[in-house]
Amino acid sequence: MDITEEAVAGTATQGDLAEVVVRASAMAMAAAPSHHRRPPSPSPAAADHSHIVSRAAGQIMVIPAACYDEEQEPRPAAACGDAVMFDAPSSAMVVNPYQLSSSAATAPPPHGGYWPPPQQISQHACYGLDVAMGGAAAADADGDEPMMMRISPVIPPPPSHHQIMKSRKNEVKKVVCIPALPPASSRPGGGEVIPSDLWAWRKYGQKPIKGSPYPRGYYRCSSSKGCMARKQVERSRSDPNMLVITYTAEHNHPWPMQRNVLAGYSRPHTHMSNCKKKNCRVEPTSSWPTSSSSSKNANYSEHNAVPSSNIECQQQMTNMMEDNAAGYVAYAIDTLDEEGVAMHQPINCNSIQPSDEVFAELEELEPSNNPVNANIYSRGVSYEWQKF
DNA sequence: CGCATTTGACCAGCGC
DNA sequence: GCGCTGGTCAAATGCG
Repeated sequence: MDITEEAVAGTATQGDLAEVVVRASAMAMAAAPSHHRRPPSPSPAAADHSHIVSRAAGQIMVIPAACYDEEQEPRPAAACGDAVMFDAPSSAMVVNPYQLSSSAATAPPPHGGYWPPPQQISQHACYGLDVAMGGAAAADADGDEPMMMRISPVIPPPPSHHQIMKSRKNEVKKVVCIPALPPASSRPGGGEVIPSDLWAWRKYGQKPIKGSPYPRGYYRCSSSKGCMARKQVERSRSDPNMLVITYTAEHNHPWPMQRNVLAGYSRPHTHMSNCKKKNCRVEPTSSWPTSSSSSKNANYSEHNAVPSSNIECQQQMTNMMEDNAAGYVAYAIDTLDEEGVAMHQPINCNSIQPSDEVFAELEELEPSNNPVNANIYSRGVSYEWQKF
């Protein structure tokens, strides 16, 4: 049984999603004809990406970015033989009114959700943060509204715990796979380093995942009270070099652009600019399975960076990011159009690059003494967007 | 003191 | 109904 069959036949639980995504991405990349591949470029705009989009309920389709031409003309997914479809455990949909040409592009933020201004959208989107909720709502009951315009349900008032649990099944998720530093076991302290996405995340839990040697960290947005945005961070069980971040729900507040907001959006970041302690970290960390599980020992010092024994791996990671721009974005939706084909066409966020100011902020917050982090935090990561 | 992470407990969904 | 699993809560603890 090859990977495709295995993935399709397997019942993808959420715990499997990470692996499915990684595998799918890898397969799609490998399957892409070489002439479709663009040469590595320091510019995110020229980076190669894989798009993982769903085509049917409960499935994820991986479409190499190469399946789209340079003008980003939508090409029927079926026309691309490189597409690989997998079972998907959850539904996901991404909407960005600012990048839609329809009248809805000027629509107000979805149900109290927040759409940042266009310039922020690029950064916002490229970091993979626009997540709409309500997979069930993703299907227009009347069928007279473009699916890509299905937007999030009301955020406030906060649902009860029961409601949260109940709606979890219908929750729309977005999965982003990014290269990660070597597994914690290879570093002293075992802390995880995940790239910043400029939102403030507070870790509220960590669970070992069945079948995975790596635990899953649970984060919620701490920028604003009542913000339902959450993310889950875990390493791919099959490729520890890949970090799988699953975003759930959406932010209901502006993107924290003010310096004072950024300065306080998480402790590790504040450490970065003035790190004097041995425990300073670059990002909220998780204590992946190591000999120690205490917070004291789980801390990982950015200043220690990666041990010299991992320099090779650093270089590998850097190369990987340069080649792939670290961007694999998975979307899934629950429903199909009339012909049973999910509508999707690419939105190229590369056309709206994050401003230099943003990068300046990032680089100031995330010193580039670590070349890997420098790439992750600033230029190295870019995502193209799928519009359904 | 405020805010962060850690971690065990708890709860709901799901499969058998 | 029971057990497993994933997701969340909240107390304990650490750090600036």
